[in-house]
Amino acid sequence: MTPTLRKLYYSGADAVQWPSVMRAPLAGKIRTMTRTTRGRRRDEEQPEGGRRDARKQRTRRALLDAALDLMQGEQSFNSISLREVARNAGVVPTAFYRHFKDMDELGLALVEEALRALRQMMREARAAPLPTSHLIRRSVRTYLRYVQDNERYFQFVAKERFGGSRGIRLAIRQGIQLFISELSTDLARWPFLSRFSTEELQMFSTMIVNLMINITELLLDLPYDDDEEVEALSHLAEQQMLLIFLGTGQWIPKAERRARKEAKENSASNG
Amino acid sequence: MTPTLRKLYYSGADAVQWPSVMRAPLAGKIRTMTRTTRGRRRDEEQPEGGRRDARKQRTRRALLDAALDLMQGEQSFNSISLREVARNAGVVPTAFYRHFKDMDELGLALVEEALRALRQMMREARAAPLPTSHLIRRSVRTYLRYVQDNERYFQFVAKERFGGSRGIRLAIRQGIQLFISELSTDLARWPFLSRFSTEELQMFSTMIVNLMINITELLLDLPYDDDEEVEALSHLAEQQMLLIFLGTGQWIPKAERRARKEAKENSASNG
DNA sequence: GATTAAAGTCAACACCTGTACACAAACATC
DNA sequence: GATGTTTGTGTACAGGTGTTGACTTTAATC
Repeated sequence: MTPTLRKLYYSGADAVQWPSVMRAPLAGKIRTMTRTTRGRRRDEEQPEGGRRDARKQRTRRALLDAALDLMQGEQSFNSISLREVARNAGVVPTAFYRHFKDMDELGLALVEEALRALRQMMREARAAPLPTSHLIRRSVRTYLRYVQDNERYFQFVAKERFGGSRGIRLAIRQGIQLFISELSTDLARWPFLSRFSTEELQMFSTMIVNLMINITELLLDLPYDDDEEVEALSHLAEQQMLLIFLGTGQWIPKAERRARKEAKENSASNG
Repeated sequence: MTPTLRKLYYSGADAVQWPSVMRAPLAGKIRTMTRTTRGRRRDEEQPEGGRRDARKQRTRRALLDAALDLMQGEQSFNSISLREVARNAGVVPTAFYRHFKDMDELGLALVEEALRALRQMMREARAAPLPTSHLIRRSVRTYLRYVQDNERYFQFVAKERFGGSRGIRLAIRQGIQLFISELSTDLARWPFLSRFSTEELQMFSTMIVNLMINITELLLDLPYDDDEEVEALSHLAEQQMLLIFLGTGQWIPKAERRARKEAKENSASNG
């Protein structure tokens, strides 16, 4: 193991900003622009809605929650019915249409919520840089904790990432891609990785994110919150991430590789 | 980069047996024991069925194919109906019950078929060891080719890995686990990796398989078979796999790590 | 060739689905 | 306080769903 990397892992490096990932409650409230039909647009300085809006937001939330709850079991999103959602939200089916024109629209709203939560988590992590010891260990655990706390959303995303409609799949993929990009710019500030091109950093980030996604999905499928199992998963994730960092330590940047090759050819023709 | 690993990647190593993955048509025919009600069990030396069995197998296959076809679009498995499957198979709904008691049973049959195909692929790959040059490159491409050729099955597995019922999910996970184990015993014969414990090898295999699964799922979601895109995906997979191997090159086996630690402590107390 | 079992058809059932429409209540605005 | 809009309710319809039981056809078995 490279000494620098060993130090990084066992004793920490300073001011690294990635996946520290503070615990944060879900964003929750969504501000939906109330469409007033006759251009009588609501004044923007008004502090967001009277009792009517409140009511609307409440049942909108109830619908979203109902959908999430229904997906906790065996069902996938497009196997749950509009009526089921309405019933579970304590509302008559036709009321659904006051909020979403489609089940698909509700699905997209859920994706947006879930991704918004993730992004916020990232942002907070970036704002409050890390205690520097046991960096990977802490990051992984805090993240998994977060997953457990927002299980329903992650469950939804996991199920719909490939099972959902094209629109939903694209939205999720886009969100993940954004996640990767942000991680990649963070990694760029890392001394060990500064020599790599953005392309290469992007690849590293992709691997790390994929790794965490895999772990996340395993976590979600644990029968009950078995602390021992969670511990094992954390450990696995740490190991895998370490392996990737070890790999980057040995990775020769593309530019350098080309340079070496040319040097070799020159020495060959000259010697 | 370790010289040995560079050699491995660019010029190949001999007699390595993993993911060479020959192209093979899907197993297809399934031998379903015909249940004769009155203990009049069919003689086993009879060479597998007369015209009646043939007919039965044909419509059984039609049902399975119908289900696969229906899942090519937006639908997930538990959003397609028994009637839909029957209709698509050119059969009246009640005929379905002559073959499966449930949609769930049909689902499990599909999982089994898909995994059987994968296993066969592995077996063939092991039987005919590889041309040794450009090992990773060839392996990845042959595999992705295979995925494209059996797209429907992979599509199904990808969608149901987390979206499906508990039984289906478990079956898939079990299959993947088996895949990982086999890869891990293959890796053990690899000179560079022989020093690692089975646990560690298992972890490496897990990462490699997960990587390939990720790539597979990306491949399946390409809008049309765009060769350029496929090429890009192949390249990505190769890079990622190389990175992992580079990581293993730097990984210090657990046993050794402990030994070093003790040595250090001894020298500290003695000096 | 008669008998028997299997594979597939047909009609019917009770239920659930998405959506359209007319209506009642709650609230915001003038 | 009258007016108009929004949010939610009730009813209804046409169509899809899983499963039933009694039936025909087909092919194995004696």
